[in-house]
Amino acid sequence: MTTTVLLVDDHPVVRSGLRAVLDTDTVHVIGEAATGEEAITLAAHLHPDVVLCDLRLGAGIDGIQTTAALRALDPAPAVLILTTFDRDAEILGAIEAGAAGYLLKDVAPDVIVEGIHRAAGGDMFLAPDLAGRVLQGMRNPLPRLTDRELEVLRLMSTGAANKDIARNLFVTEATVKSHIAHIFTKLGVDSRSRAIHLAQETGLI
Amino acid sequence: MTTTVLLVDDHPVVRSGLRAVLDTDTVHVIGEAATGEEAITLAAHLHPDVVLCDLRLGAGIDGIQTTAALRALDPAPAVLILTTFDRDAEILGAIEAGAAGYLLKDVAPDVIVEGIHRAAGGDMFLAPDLAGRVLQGMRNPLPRLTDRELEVLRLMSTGAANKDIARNLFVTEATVKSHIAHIFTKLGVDSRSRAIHLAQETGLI
DNA sequence: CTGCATCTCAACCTTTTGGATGATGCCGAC
DNA sequence: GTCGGCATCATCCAAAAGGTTGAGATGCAG
Repeated sequence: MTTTVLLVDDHPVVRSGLRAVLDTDTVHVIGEAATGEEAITLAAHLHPDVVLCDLRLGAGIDGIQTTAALRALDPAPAVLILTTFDRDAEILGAIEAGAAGYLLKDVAPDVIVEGIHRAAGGDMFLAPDLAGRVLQGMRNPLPRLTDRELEVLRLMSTGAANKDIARNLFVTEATVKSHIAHIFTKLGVDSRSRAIHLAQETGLI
Repeated sequence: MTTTVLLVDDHPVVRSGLRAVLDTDTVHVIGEAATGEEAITLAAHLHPDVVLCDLRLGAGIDGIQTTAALRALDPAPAVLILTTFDRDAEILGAIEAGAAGYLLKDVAPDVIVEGIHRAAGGDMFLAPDLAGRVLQGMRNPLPRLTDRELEVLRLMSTGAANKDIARNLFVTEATVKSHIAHIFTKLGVDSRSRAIHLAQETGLI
């Protein structure tokens, strides 16, 4: 029995590659989308068994939002994330959004095929080298930053000084320092550069 | 007349996609390599007209080093960089290393084909949206950091404090501060976070 | 030989950052 | 209605970072 697949990637070349590699007797590519929005429309019409989705989709909604929207369809396709990046927050985010699996783009084609079948069958499928990291990440979850704190963290990561951040958010420097103190405690660091580094490593920003 | 091409990319899927998209009556893909080392060996034997090369090649040498090595061959193939990233320092670096062009992976397939023919003909070929940036970058060249300064900058960007950097490099904190002061003047910034941000944006690190 | 760049270090001073503690007002959950 | 989380602000203090100046050692290129 063949599994129907919808490809979602903003790079035409990658879509062609996936189509060439996947379209076999057990997998049938029934559509391609370049954006998340397009993917949702197409999935609603084509009812693929599996959607193979990149996380980075250029402009527009990202892969995680796309995943959530796809999973809200009826019938909902299984969503398999295929991406170049392996940042913790994104993997966890994708899984929270209902993804059935997460693969890195440097895997061999047959691993992707296997993942597609597993996902179609209702299984979870994580690239082996990611599985451990994900469990680790679930045991040591990144502390939840509030929206405001994230905003401050993002400004901080552009090199803004407390004064700049304060001006930008229309608050006093004291407030900024208060937010930053909270961020540091939650992240377990004691300097802005470490916070920035950690946030970038884990995909927090 | 058909142009012969060697593909270099660490992702099997992308190689398949490129092959599917490029292999036409005017372009003939005569080989694929997953690493820079492999690319150099293959190019030396196959004598392709053009090498289409990703910048990020996983482990091993990167695209810029590969380009330099390829251009040292006799006969030297034209090297066309095809990558996802558009960081200034890398574009300039690739061109310095002798690349005939620089394309972003999200372009349409026929642009790639056009680029290949132009490169084979000895032309330079830059994605239109990059051309302006490159000229800009040549007019405002990033100041040259010394090796030591780069080393300090890299450590700084991991969140290391001056003390940590000093320990790591076996020098005193005074020396580190001296290097950092130089880095700041050269980059035109006045805080480590701004330096880090700038360095990351321009691909300096 | 003599600049020139680089790396190294030091002392001095100012500004920024970070830590501790606490207060206020708001809102939503129980 | 009260409790807890959040955002706001404040003060005080200590540590880190940044700016300035200068200086010794090295090594290379003209």
